[in-house]
Amino acid sequence: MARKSGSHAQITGPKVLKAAERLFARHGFAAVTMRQIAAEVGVQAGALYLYTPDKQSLLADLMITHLRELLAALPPADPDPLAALEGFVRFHILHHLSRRDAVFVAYMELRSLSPGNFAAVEALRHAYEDHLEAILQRGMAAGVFRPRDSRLATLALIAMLTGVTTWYREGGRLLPEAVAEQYIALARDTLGALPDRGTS
Amino acid sequence: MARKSGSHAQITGPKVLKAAERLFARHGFAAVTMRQIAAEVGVQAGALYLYTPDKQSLLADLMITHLRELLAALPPADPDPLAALEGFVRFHILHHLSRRDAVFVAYMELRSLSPGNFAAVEALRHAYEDHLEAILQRGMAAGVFRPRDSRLATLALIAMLTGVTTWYREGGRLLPEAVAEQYIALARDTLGALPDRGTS
DNA sequence: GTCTATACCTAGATAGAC
DNA sequence: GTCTATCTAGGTATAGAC
Repeated sequence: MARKSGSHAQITGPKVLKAAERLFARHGFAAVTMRQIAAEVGVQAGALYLYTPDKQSLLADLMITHLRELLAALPPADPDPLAALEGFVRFHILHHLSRRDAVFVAYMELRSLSPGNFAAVEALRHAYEDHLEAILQRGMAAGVFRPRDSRLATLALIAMLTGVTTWYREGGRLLPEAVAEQYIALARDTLGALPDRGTS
Repeated sequence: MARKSGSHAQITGPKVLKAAERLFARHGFAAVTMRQIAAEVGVQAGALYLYTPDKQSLLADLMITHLRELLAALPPADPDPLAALEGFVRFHILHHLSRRDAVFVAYMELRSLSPGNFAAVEALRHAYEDHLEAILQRGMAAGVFRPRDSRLATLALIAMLTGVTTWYREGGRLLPEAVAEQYIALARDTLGALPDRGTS
């Protein structure tokens, strides 16, 4: 049989990435085959190689693109540490709930990256963590947050927030914005934020 | 050539599980081959099937055994909510630092489980979460912890604590017991624990 | 109890027709 | 740009010698 229809380069390329993201998130990079991705896109396996040199590049592209977008979408930190924390937490939660597949892949498939790609991804993750740590350090210096090991607190907070992806289900009892509010209250207390004791 | 030496069933069995745990933690279940496991143990691939019916059972055995041990080792909850929280956090951190490979596999390879094995593992994880949630609920009822959505707070805390596995390196600046103390302080504050404001 | 040998299958990736 | 067909490598799991 000839090809199903004409040329679709402009449309097929993004579809390949989307399909790979979905499948990698659900089954893991190593467990997904190029044929599965192709089936999801609606082409034959060989055709995928028009859009990626190999499977590894597909993964690296997904992760690096996602992390770049994450960094670019990060809201500028408010001068007020409490407001900055709130802005960061809301952003993190809403982003993680709206881009679940990409987030999941970015966290779970670090070990599937080649060394070179791993280094690139780690640098981007590091930049993201540094953004939050700077907020924490300013808050601690200002006496708004309880003095702490800022690195450990940063990593603890990010782990706490990212955990939302493991339990949140669409259509559950909480809307994303409500989830964000809950995590904002938790984060504020975790840092021992000073004003508003008991009102959050 | 004949076999290298005599019979080693008693020793080879555990070695297979240990090797699988190590390799699954480092590379992921799907990425690890039976030949790799066999090489790590020092036997040929075929010999593994004396100790496991298949690769999937190897994974399920590792996860279920680990989670059973985790539950069995859980310290009984102190009647005092703050002491109970402290005991839980210390236990969780020290356990997660001392059994890193098993913990990592248990968290990362849920999606590699067959449906039946997944259900068994989920039940065990659920029991563990329930243990912490009960502590939180008692503390909230007693007015020691700030009123919260106890389920969300439970999952947030566990995510925060479990995150230690992503950054802790042996030989780093903090000993495990010091890490546990830091997380105890964070957990106490996350729950808005009432006494001792400012002294932790 | 472990080995060697191998059956059988599916993987990633490429070549050439259309 | 996509297909079909195919190469080569390596996967899980089994059979039978020792």
